[in-house]
Amino acid sequence: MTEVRVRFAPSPTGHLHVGGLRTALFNWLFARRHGGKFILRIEDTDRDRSTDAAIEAIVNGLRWAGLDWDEGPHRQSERLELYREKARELFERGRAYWCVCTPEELETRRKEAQAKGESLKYDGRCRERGLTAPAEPAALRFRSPQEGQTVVEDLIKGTITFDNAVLDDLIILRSNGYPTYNLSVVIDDALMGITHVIRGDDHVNNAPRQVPLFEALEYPVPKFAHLPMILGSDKSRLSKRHGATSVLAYQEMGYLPQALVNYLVRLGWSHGDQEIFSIRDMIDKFAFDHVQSSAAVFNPEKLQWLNAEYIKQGESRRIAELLLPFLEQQGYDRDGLVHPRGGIEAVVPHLRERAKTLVEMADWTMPYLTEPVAMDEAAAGKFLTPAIAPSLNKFAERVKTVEPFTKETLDPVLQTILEEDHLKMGKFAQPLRVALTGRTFSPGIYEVMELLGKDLTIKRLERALNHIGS
RNA sequence: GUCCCCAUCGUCUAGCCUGGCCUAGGACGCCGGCCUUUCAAGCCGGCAACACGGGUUCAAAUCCCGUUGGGGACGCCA
Repeated sequence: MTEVRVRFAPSPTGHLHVGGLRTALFNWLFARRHGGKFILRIEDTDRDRSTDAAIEAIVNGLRWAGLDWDEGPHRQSERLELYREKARELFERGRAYWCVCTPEELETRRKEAQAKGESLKYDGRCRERGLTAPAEPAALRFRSPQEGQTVVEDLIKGTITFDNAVLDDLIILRSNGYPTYNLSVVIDDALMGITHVIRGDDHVNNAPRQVPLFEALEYPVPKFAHLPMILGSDKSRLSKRHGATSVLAYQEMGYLPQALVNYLVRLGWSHGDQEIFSIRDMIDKFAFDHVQSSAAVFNPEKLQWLNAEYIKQGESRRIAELLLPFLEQQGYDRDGLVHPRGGIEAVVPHLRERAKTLVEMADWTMPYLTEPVAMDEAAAGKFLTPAIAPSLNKFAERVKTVEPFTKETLDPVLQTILEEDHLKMGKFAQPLRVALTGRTFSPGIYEVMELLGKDLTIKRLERALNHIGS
């Protein structure tokens, strides 16, 4: 059996979006599953729209997601001579012809056809003109077969049959000398030894156009697998108006790469009822027979749930590392003012159960890492009242002698105050919480105090008392 | 308009190929309860789907045909 070779071939015209990442992921999984090669190829034959920044964004996005490639990135713009040579070959063999219709003329004719409700395909008026060396700007068109059928055996959708009569004579070389997608993709897939073309559903109609090109060039035809589209909530193609579509945006919103990857792999693929997959799991279990053939709606809530799961399950140390940039973004200074007992890592276990994203988690972590802490005035108004001040004050005083400063030693002190002042835990814990963290929600109150340590606990209690007094 | 693809809870899906085990399972979300020092988490429970119509068959979510609906493509973009 020959080695599996697949590729992800994005055009560098913008950021890497979730649909692209999923295509890359499925290719990568298939390669890893079969011990094959995953190749990254940049399809930048449109020199007007391709940018280096976009290439960098794609590369960074894939790296962030943990997808590594075995070859590339190859850039088609560096292989232009190759495509021109092959195009020339097709012309010499009568499989291609020069077309002098201008883009404007073509556009006009398309509009007319549309208005009349006719087929939009090229009318073939240059097909039999036999132009050999046109003086005016000319594009080279592939002479597509017009009779019979082209059958594509798709690994996901099964047999797809097309009447060749609907095939366009597609342009393979632009009048500026640059190849078009359909030519370069066929040549590269063949020369790079691609065995399986795994790409989005939006390419199914390209398959019957490319198959004859493979054949005309005397290349073996690869196998095809067309992945279902990812749709927005209104079932139209996923776009910006449905919310974030770029991988970078999810990174910035505090999603773990593993969570996004896990979400994406389940969008169109399943393995029984399993929802959570380690990378190892995905590689071991991935197969096309359980790839869905219908489109899927992107569901941000489920992604968020998965993200929370990964935050909960992740190693504290790793979560702390991932969290750091988000903390810094919120003003935390590494050499900062407060050193929590045990560092960020010590705080992580107490917040990981609650956080849905790293952004949220960073925000909740701040009270343990910075001083002074921001006070939520609404919370202060509600809980830091003159009525509770005496109890708070009593607690602040008594806590000064507590040693060591742990739940076990703090609990009796607090319980005694509850008894003396006829308070329920709930009535006292909330004001205490607001005093210590500046907000109404936090980990358990004893955990909060342990995290802060005695000095900071007292300092914040005193500040809260001042706040009430003023 | 033409061509291609698709169709199970709101969403992701299992089941479909190899009809009966399906009074259709799981997950997210939603609703309710429990737990509780807050917010979460967790646990328990609930709502909720085989698009429609014909066939085939003793039997259809599963096979066939049609209808409807949705998506995609129709570029000197990829």
